[in-house]
Amino acid sequence: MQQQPWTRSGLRAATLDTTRTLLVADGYDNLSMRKIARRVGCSVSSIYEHFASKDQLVHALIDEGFQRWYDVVLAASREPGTPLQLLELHCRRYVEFGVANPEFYEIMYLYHPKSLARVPRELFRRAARSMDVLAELVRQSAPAALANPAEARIHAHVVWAILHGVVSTILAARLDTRIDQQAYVETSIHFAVDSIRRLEPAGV
Amino acid sequence: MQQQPWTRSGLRAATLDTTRTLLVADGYDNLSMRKIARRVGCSVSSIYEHFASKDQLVHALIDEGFQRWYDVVLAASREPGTPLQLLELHCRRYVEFGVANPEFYEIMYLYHPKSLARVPRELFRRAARSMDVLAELVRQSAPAALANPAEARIHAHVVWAILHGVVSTILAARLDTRIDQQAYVETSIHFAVDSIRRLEPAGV
Amino acid sequence: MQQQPWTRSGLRAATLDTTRTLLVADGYDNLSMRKIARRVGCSVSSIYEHFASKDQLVHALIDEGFQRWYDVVLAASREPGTPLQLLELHCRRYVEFGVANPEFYEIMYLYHPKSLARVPRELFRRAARSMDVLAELVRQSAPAALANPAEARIHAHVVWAILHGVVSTILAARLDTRIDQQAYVETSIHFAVDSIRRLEPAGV
Amino acid sequence: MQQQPWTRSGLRAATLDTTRTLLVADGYDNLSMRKIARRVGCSVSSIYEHFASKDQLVHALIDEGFQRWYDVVLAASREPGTPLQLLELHCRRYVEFGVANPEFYEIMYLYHPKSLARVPRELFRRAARSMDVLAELVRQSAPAALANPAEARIHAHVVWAILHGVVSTILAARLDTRIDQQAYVETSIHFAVDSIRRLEPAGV
DNA sequence: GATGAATGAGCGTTCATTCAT
DNA sequence: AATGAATGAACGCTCATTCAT
Repeated sequence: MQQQPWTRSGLRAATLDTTRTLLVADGYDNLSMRKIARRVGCSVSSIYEHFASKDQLVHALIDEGFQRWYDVVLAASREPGTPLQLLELHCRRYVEFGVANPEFYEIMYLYHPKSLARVPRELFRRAARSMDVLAELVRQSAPAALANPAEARIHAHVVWAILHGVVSTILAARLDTRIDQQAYVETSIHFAVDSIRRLEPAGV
Repeated sequence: MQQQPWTRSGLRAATLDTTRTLLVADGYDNLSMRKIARRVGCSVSSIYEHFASKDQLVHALIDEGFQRWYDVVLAASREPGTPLQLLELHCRRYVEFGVANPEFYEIMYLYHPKSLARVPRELFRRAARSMDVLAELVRQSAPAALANPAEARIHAHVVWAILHGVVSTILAARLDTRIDQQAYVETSIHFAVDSIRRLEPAGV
Repeated sequence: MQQQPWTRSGLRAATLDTTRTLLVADGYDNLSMRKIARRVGCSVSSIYEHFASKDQLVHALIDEGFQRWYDVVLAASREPGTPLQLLELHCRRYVEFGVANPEFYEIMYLYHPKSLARVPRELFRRAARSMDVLAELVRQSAPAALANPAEARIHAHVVWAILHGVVSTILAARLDTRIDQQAYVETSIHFAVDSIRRLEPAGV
Repeated sequence: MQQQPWTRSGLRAATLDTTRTLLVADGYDNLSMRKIARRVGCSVSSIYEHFASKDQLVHALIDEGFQRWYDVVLAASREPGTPLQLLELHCRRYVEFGVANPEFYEIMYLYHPKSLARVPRELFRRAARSMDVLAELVRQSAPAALANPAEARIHAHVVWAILHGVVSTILAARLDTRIDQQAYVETSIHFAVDSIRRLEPAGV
């Protein structure tokens, strides 16, 4: 059906690529090993050579997603700017990443816990790293107000809730069609950052 | 399996109840007519006596969800208070409703239209009513700043994004365990309401 | 759905009518009690008041078919004309009947014995009556040649084979589209009658 | 149920064989993948390994049937003899084939296109080949009378109607028990051939 | 005479997975 | 490293029929 475009077990990579494509096209529930194999152009069993199960395949994808996101996060955190500016950049990158990688976002953040088999602890640790960066940015943006680490964590999570709400609304195609998506995103980010910024004087 | 706990075709109600339960337990993707029937304690075909298809059964549930939520919305909107106070009440009720009714929330807001079978137009109209109430509350809370209806709509949706982010984070059990859920919810609502409040130049 | 257009259990007749319609529309295999009931506008159980089973319902229809065909046969046999002319008339009426009543023809002559439950002996006796008339016509058309009754029966059956072949080809929509149906029918009938006519001199 | 009598995926062949058997025994309408699998002694899904769907399985059978029949036709057309003798041979072989292969005959000629799933165009082309041979034989048997091709086609189809009527009467077990089947077949063939022979004015 | 509710068997089909080669 | 063949369980759904009312 298809020229095998991989060498030296690039089949593993090809499988991941195809799975990603199918995820965004059909959704997780309609993902099947057969479909993947057909699309990749190999037998189902061949996929099982590289991934012990469908779950493990998806976990590999989730892992890749969190890794990619962490790379974006790190890159953003190294840009020049005040903490508040970096926070804003982080927010913007988050929404961009989610909208640009719906297949990753879906399995990383949107799926029902019961659909995905128990995700290995290790995976979530990698997810937590990115969250820690956000928390640190929030803390730095309003140091006086957020002396209490617990409080800082909460504020970071609220920021994340906004971003997650925005991305998932867009991905689920639930955004009112009369609304301009870009304005919606910008306003949301402004809300988030401004809320943190305004924490400062209150602390004084 | 189970003593038939219904009379006079309370089977319809029993089916809806069981479906709700299974939705929370296993998620929409893992919902099956057979599972429902087994749990209800009747035959599969009996369920088809009351619902023409799995889709129709789920739609009935979605409909009930939006109806219940609209009832809550209406009740809240009739309480005494300034627009800002009502907005805050609305936000609080939203989160409460979502957390208390995960099964409704899941099919109402979490699923991608692709997964759910074509939802009848009428159902979405009912969903839109509740959103309209929120939009109106937002508009009233900052009338000077939100003279432009398009802008008001955006702000309403941003408020909704926050609430949706909060609820879905909680439901997906993705909330950092070190975080106090109640503080998280309160902080989010404060963020949301405060953002609208600060829009009003008159408030300065 | 439908104004009940029957009185005094004209429901029986309505059921038979509807079944006939559905047979021609969807074929025997797609005939279901539910569909019939829905179309008639009554409950499934109501039909079971009048027919003990689906088989019995179909048998009633078969019976009606054979009765109608016998009526046609009798009428034709009373027309004036030579035996050969009457034979030709019989042939023509047969094809007309089959083409005009595909639903009857289908269950009377076309269905696989295993599809229909054991058809009661009595039914077939009625079918045989019509065949007897044809046999008698054949015998009268070539009395000298067909002194042997067994031989006469065979010739009658061959005539019937031609007619049945013609009707079933037409009903199964298997007739080459380039062929004019009327010419096809006329030629066939001519074949059949002529074959019998030519038996005569050979017997001399 | 049964000792697996196949090796190296003779399962495909076994499935086709069993399907043929079941077609004779129960008819097309009562054919089910489950029945086939049970009879073959394998799982249902194993059959789906070899045939993408029930339709495709039946189509494979239809194809085989037309192919076999065409082989018979070709062989017959190469025998020595006058056109009329070849025509008679063709007729005899047709009836023999139909009676000897009821399962093929059923799906090839007895079912209404409505019942059978959309049969691929290619299949029907193969069916047409055999009909063309008959038409040509008819034309050659009475060249003077059948100068007009349209007329020749009609006569060929009438011959076919006779044969089809004979075969389907026998297969449907509708033949009067007092009738000798062989005499019935011979008489029919005589009718058919004689009708064509008599068309030739040169014969007078 | 008529109905609503219920059922068990069956349908075609898809799936993740295993295993011998 | 890769494959073809096989499987059992599950899916959504339809059916003829029964039975209490």
